[in-house]
Amino acid sequence: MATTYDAILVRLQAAFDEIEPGCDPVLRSSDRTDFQVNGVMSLAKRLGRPPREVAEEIVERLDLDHVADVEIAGPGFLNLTLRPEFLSDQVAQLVNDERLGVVAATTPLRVVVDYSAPNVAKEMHVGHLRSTVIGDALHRLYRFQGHHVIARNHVGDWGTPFGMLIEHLVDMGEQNAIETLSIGDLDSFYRSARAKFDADEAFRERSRARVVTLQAGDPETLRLWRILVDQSVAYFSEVYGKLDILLRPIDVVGESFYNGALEGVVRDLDALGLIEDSDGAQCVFPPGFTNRDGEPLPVIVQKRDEGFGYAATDLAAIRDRVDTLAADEILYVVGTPQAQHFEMVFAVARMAGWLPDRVRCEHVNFGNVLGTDRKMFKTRSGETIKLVALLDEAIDRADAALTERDADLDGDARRQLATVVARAAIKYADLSTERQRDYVFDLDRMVAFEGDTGPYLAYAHARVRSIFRRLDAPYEPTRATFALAHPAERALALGLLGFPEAFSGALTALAPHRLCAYLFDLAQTFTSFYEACPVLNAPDEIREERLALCDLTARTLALGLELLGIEAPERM
RNA sequence: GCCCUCGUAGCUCAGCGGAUAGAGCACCGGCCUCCGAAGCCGGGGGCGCAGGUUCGAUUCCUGCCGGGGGCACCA
Repeated sequence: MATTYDAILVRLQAAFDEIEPGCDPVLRSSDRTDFQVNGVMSLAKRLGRPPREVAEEIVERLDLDHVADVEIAGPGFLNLTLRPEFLSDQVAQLVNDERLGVVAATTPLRVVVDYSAPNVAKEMHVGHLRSTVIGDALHRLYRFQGHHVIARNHVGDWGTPFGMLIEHLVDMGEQNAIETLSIGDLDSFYRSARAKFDADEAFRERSRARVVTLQAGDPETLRLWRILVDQSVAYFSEVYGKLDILLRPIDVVGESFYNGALEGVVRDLDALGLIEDSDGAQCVFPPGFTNRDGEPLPVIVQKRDEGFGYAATDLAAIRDRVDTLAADEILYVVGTPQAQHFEMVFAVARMAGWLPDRVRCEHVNFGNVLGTDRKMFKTRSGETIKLVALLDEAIDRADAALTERDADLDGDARRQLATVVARAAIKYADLSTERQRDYVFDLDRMVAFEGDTGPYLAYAHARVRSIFRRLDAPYEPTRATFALAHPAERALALGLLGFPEAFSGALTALAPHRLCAYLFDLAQTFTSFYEACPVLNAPDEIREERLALCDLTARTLALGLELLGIEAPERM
């Protein structure tokens, strides 16, 4: 089905095209009526004619019979009020549409979403939260649009720290180390390795030597390294499971994966004449980047000591994603501080011809997580906060809140529900603010069941679903006409019809918060309807109609939340 | 110093060049013999400052003030 918005836009466009082809009507939803058209004024300006005169001309050419009533308002706005028969028809189409109006992509794209990226042998902490949650939402949005998503978890599994980590593993004994790591105690493992490295010269020497054997591909060293990686990935999977994140072990393609391609990166850049030697380092200087002294800023592909920097790895990854994975789009869900790095790496990849113009490559950046003191979110003692600790804390609070509200829930079911609510709370709080801004992590606020929160939305859904449990027979949506006589019914219908635009708005702008805002608005529109319009006690004809609206609301909330990675329980 | 970002109500945030700048929290006032009050209805309060472009600027541009980030071998 064509979305309501599109159906109107097509007709508007036809009328505008007759006056000036390609002119954007600027159709927007309106707070004073259903839709407003803002494009007349700028068109009139270009034509050098009075706006209202142009508006009249457009209205004459506009075919909105049985779709909307048009009124010229103010300096030249067109206010559109949808006709009841059109609304009825549109809602009826929604009833039979599992996708709730979202049209699947006609040409599926191959989209690489690079997100989460924790470090091997290191705890996942709040710093990984946003990448993980935002990346997962984008993953789901693209997937639902019908694209082929290739998730990539670019874990930090290589580099100098691994000499130290492997030596520590040797010291502990493999079994002992595996036990420590398998219970997820990555922090203490890393910390003790670090402590030894800082304190013990002999250990330092061994660590340095171990890095060399690791890079040389010594089988025994690689075996030990593999233990660290496997244990860590198993642990990450647990955390993802706890957070309900789509990433699987198979999506883990860490830095080490590209080791074999790094020399080729340098060689090929050199062959293209892009490499310059600068203080012994092999660099590319993409135009337009300067350092603090106004000198050209390099992308260091190979360091003076012949090691490879992460720029080399990122370039190798781009080549792999374009050439092997045949990506049409590559998204890096990584924090804003990396902005310049990615700009420069993308620039080099474009210069080298590795990243053709047809491939959209974007740094999906995001702001920091702050504490309520507006500083980087840390514990009081200044340590980073473990992701699992954060989630557990949220679960405890949700559990307490549920206990207070519903004493009937038994322990296990309540704990299970608390987990769902906690995930909803944390994810929604993260996703509902504009991605690029810093946001304040306030557990009290996000776990609250009141206001613009995940739990509120989950509750709104559960509340709608509760209506259907009171029915004698399973509900079958069959409704074909909608009178929408009550203003609250009409408002709800209009809200439901807005889902496809909210979805595509969130997707094209890579802005999950737009979908959040839509869902919250819909939930409020529903509860207003629910207060004003009895459903089960209404006369048959109206009751059927209202039940259909309730069903659509529940489906929209559930689908919208699912696309954000949030589960909507049947009851709570 | 250069570059990038952000500055909207007491607090946390929306606002895609359009009409009277919206929510949530907090605060005040109403609403449960009736489908889940985790709710609904109503109220007070705001675009950092100064210019510019435009028929129209919270939105685009410039400068200033204030916060955050980046600026060569860690990733």
